[in-house]
Amino acid sequence: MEIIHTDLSFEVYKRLKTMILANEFEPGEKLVQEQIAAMFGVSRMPLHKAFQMLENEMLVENLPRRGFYVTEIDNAKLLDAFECREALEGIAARRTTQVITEKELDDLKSLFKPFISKIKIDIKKYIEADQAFHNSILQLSGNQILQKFEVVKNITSQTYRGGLIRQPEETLPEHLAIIDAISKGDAQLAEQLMREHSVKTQELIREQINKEKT
Amino acid sequence: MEIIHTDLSFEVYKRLKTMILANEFEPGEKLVQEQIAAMFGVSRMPLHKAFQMLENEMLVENLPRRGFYVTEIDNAKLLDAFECREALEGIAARRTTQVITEKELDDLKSLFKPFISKIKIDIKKYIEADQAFHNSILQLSGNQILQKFEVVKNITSQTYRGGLIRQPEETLPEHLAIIDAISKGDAQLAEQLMREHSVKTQELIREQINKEKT
DNA sequence: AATTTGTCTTTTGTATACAAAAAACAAGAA
DNA sequence: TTCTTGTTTTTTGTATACAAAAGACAAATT
Repeated sequence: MEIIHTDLSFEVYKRLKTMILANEFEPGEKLVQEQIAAMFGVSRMPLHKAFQMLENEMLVENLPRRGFYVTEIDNAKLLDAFECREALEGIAARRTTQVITEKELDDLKSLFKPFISKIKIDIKKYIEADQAFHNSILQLSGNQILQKFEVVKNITSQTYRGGLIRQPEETLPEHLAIIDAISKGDAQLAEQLMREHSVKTQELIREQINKEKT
Repeated sequence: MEIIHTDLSFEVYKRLKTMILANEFEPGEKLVQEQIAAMFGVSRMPLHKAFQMLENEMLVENLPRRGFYVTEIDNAKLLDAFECREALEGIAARRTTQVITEKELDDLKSLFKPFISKIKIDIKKYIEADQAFHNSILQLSGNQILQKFEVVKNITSQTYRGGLIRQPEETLPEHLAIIDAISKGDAQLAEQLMREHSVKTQELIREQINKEKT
């Protein structure tokens, strides 16, 4: 019965991360250390540590001697992150195919079961399943270094704010096809399908960006 | 004429990184904050910040309340890093092909010019060119997020310690083929060749690992 | 001799203080 | 009115102090 105790700095990090991802700060907003520290009732040391963790995840940026700012995500950075995600999720799918257990495969399959053959899909729940699916692939791959790329997830998750970029009618079959390739043990196909899945999202984002420009 | 001034913590980070990459600490060695701080004549705050930067790059690990340790890189982690590198350098090569200028292309080509048609290649210089090539592709791609993945470089560079895994006679033609694909503007081919280049290295590392096991 | 408990020392996490740099504001000059 | 200079205030970077936790060592128990 182990007692779990975390550092104060980690608690601060989690709180700030939640607030940032919930848009409680404006993009580009300056996070004044003294103010945030006073707000949380802590000294600047654990806060500074938390800021560094968030900086590592690209949720904040540090300008030396000028402070920390909430990261502004422009379209270029968003596309960069999706491009990286395409590559990394591709190899994650490939590796997962090679190492997955029966149990893990069943869990993966169950993620989208509630949505199959449904006339109307609950978008909120589908988003959860979508995220759980992508997170699972990364975890199941067992690649230790991949776990470092929280930054890619942070940036690409910004796109959920406006709801889904592509509708479940479009992405669900793709998810299922990826799972099918994994089920068949076809690592190359799993990688290819996972990447195509990401490429289509990128293309749609690019279209939306071009539309906003005109 | 801008005056460049960096924080003390950044200087500490650079020094420690150099020392770690030069093997001045043992893998798994504990880096006692009070001792290192005294050694550098600084207080623990900038040192702690430097440690966090190094932790982000996976050069050190932090066990909460127990201190920082030099990262031990086992074979699994090494292969994980190469796998990620394969994916990321693949898309970097693809993007670079799409955005590279004539000037940049010439610079890239000049990297390996000193080694073409040479009977005997200076290994030390070839390693430098090899590293410069891979770094250039990442930089030239312009992908902002890719610049965050110093961690992959840190871990895979460990393999240079025993000299080159694969000899120039083998890798030079591969490098040149990648540059040729970039020159021709064939992004898909550039990505494919770059990935195959990495896959071959991974396979050789796996063989060496299996040999050590017997 | 091996294990457990208690005590002391060292290290880490956090708070506070101080110095340096940046930002904001006011006053003076053009 | 705008720009420049000087002063004050605020913020950030770093050093120091203190508390909590971990590690090392010694003594007691089995």
